[in-house]
This record gives sequence, C-alpha cells and structure tokens, in this order.
Amino acid sequence: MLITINENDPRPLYAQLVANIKEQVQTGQCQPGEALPSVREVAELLGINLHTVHKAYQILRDQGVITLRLGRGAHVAPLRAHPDDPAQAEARLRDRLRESVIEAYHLGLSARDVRRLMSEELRRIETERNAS
Amino acid sequence: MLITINENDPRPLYAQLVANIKEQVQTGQCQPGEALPSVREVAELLGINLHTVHKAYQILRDQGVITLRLGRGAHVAPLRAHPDDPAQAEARLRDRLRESVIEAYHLGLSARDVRRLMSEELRRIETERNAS
Amino acid sequence: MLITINENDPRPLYAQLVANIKEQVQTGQCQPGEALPSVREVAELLGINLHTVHKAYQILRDQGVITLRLGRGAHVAPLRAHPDDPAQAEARLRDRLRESVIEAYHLGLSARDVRRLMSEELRRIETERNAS
Amino acid sequence: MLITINENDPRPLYAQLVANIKEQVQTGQCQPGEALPSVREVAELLGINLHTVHKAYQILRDQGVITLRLGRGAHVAPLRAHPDDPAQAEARLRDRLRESVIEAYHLGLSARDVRRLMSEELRRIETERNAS
DNA sequence: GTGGTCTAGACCACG
DNA sequence: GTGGTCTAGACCACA
Repeated sequence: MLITINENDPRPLYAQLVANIKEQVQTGQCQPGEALPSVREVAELLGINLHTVHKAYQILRDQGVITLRLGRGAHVAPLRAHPDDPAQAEARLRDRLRESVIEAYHLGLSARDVRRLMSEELRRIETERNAS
Repeated sequence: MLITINENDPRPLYAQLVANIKEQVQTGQCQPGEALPSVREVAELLGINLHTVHKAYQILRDQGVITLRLGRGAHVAPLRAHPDDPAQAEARLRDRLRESVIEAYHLGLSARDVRRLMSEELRRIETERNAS
Repeated sequence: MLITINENDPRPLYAQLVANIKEQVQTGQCQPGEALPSVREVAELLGINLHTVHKAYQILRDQGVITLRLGRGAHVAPLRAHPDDPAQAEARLRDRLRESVIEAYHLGLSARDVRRLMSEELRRIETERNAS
Repeated sequence: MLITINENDPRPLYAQLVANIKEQVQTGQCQPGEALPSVREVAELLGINLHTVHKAYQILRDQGVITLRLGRGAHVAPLRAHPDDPAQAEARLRDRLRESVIEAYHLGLSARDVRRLMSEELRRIETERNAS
C-alpha cells in the first residue's frame, strides 16, 4: 500500500491521508484484512509529523474504514455492504451532490455535463475495482 | 432574499453565506440585477459581524456571482452560460464527484443509489428554477 | 460628446467619467475649446448623482484636461505638447509600465506579447486621432 | 526576502504588499518553493496589523503567486509559463496599456517616449531576473 | 446610506 | 510555531 500526499492540494495533510486511503480501499487497491503501514512508517516515508498520521488513522477508525489494535497495527476493515442507517446515508450524499450541482452551474456547466462526468466517475471506479 | 446560517454546520460562517447565496442565485430565487441586502443588514439580521458578511460578499464577487460597488450595494450578476475554461471546470467538478462517489461507497450506498440521488437533485434544481 | 459609464466596470463612477473623457479628448473625439455637457446634463443622462459628475469635472480641471468657468460651463483645454516636468512625467509613466509588465508576466504573457499589445494600442490611438 | 510599504503610496497597504511581493517573485528575487516570512513576522516587521498581511497573502494565493498551508506557512508558487486563458489575459493587459498610453499623452509624452520607456522596463526586469 | 480598509485582540485547527 | 475565523469598533471614500 502506497500512501501519498500532494503539495499542491489545499487540504490539510491529515485530510489528504484520509481521502487517499479511503480511495485505495474503495477501488480495491488494498483488500479487507490487509495491514496498513504503521503510523511511524508513513510519517517517515512522507516526511511529515507523527501525529498528523495518527490523526488520519483515528478518523479512518472512527469511520469504520480501518481497525486499530494496540500492538498489532492498522488493518483494512471489511467494506460496508449496506448503510447502517440508509436514510441518513442518503441525506448526507444528497447534500454533497446538491452542492456539487450548484457549483457546476456556477462554473457554467450544464446538467448534461454533470450527468456525463458522474457516469464517467462511477464507471472508472468500478473498472479499477474489477481490475484489482 | 432570505439568507440563513446554521449553527451546526461545520463550515465557517462566511462559507455558509457563500453557499447559501450561490444556491439562491442558481435556483432562481433571486434574479440577475436584483439587489442583495447590504452587508450591514445581513450582519444585523443574522447577529454576526460585519466583516464576516463582507468576506462572503467579496468571495462571491471574485467568483463572478455578484457585483459590489462602492456606495451602491451588491447586485446579482448575470449567470455564466458557458465555462471560461471548460477543461478546468470539468476537472474541478470531476474531483468533487469522485470524492462523493468514494464517500457514497464507504457509507454503504451503491452506484445505483448515487445515480438515483443525482438525478433527483438535478431535477429538483431545474424545477425550482422554472417555478420562479 | 457622449459620456458613458459601464455597469460592469469595477472602478467608481467618478473615475470612469474621468477616464472616459480623457480618452475622448486624447483620441480627438472632442477638440480643444469644445464645450462639454453641463454637470447637470451628464448626471441626468446617466442617472447618477450630481456631485459624482462634479467630482469628475474637478479632477479633470486639476489635471489640466478641461477648463471650468463660473457660468460658462466646461471646455476642453488645449493638449499639452510637452511635459511641464519631463523627468517627473517619465517617472510616473515608468511606474505604471513597470506594474503592467509585472502583471503581464504573472498572467503568463511574455515580453513579446507585451511589446505587441503596446504597439497595437499606440497605433490604435494614432489612427483614431487621425480619423477625427 | 524584504517586504516594504510606503506611507505616501495612495494604494491600500494590502495592495502594496501584493504588488511588492509579485514584483520580487517576478524579478527572481525569490525562487519558487522558497518560504515567505510568516504573516506574523511581516506584520511585526512593518508595524502593521496581522489581518492586513493576511489579506495580502490570501490575494496572492488566489492569484496563484504563493501557496498557503495551515500550520506550514507560505511558499512561492511556480511561475505560470502560459496564460490559462490567453484571450482574457491579453484583454486585461490591453486595457492597462490603453490607460497608460492615454495618461502618457495627457502628461505631454509622445508615442516615442512610451515606446522607449516600455523597452527600458522590459529590459530592466529581464536583467534583474537573469542576475539572480 | 453604501462598500472598503485598518486596528486590536480572542480563539481554533494544523503540524 | 503556522494560517484561519470571528468579533468589535474606528475611519474613509463613494453616491
């Protein structure tokens, strides 16, 4: 598992780590049960602070993406097949999508553009997952 | 035009104002050329500081959503029909959608759910706009 | 003489008036000695405040572009053939050009672009002047 | 990196800071990747308020001149090699140059003077950049 | 009345 | 330590 950060990304480092790992888990680049590198390894490899990595791992644990056990490191948790609370999950995503659509329109893009780009993204993630 | 903020929203106040106003402009709840309430009015109405509102208005001006003129207040700018830089606009939206899809999967939602919710949102905004 | 303002111009109204009139004088669209419309006429025509126009006229008088005489209105002053203080005039222009060059580079334009655009502008004004 | 402000300059402080830093970046007095002094340092050094400096840094970030990262300070961004939107970039510069030419004529300078001063400025910046 | 700038000082989040 | 947000209040420039 190769965790990376991007100097030009405006998000804080810990948020980049979280997003990066979630994406890799989701696209199947790392499998449930697989071990993640230790906090110390990641920090050294990326040349960042230990507690920045620690914070990212804690967030991932809180979101159920990984498991952390004392002395045994971090492991990828099994993927959620169904939402714990479907209504809440949908509401959250709905808000995100609503914001995205507003932004798209302000950028001058059309509903058609949005639909096309979303289809592309959905397809891309599916194929990445199947390839791995 | 009714601008609101939400105590529980994790975003900073100025960002909430920006999002709120962009949404109202986009859904047609206020028309191009229409005057927005003055910085002072909004600040008083919401019980927040002048500068917080001012910052939001400046951002909206920078993004081309409103015009601000010394001594003459704020007005809704005409909507962008086409992106200034289509490739860049698409890239930005693509990143947002990609993040949303990853999040959706981690919430336990399916590609089908995502598609359905997106269609609903696109339709909702269109109808709001046509209604006004 | 037709004085105009532009809603989308970020400059304050009085500054637009000043720039507009200076340009017309310079390009020969109005000749030395010619009468300018009265403060009141301009204000009514453009639907702006009397003292906004008044301020613009005062500035133009201070800069020697027009003459204002009580009861006789405003008239275009003769063009300056040579700078009153050549060193100071050059220094002022130099600062402006320096700023423009810095901006050009930050916009991603080259020295060549700057030269080309400057030549075009110089030529454009000459031809406009000769045409009138 | 030495940032300065000028009491007699009619521009607001934050705008002076922006122009000053852009010039230094452009003339190569500071290299891409190089760290800028922190907001607090600049504020203390110049005896002005934190927010004034902060605003300048934000503008520079929005214009792509520097990068700002929470907890990690400000750094010079890579220079733009080509305009994102060439037509728009040229239009902006053209307006600036047009204004400058009008001003030059009103100062009593000739087209020849303008050409000469512009050449000098272009050359000056090139040599400064090559020297560093 | 309007927006724009500057100051002063508090508090938070990130690394 | 860093940047980021919010408040409070003063003062200026424009219309």
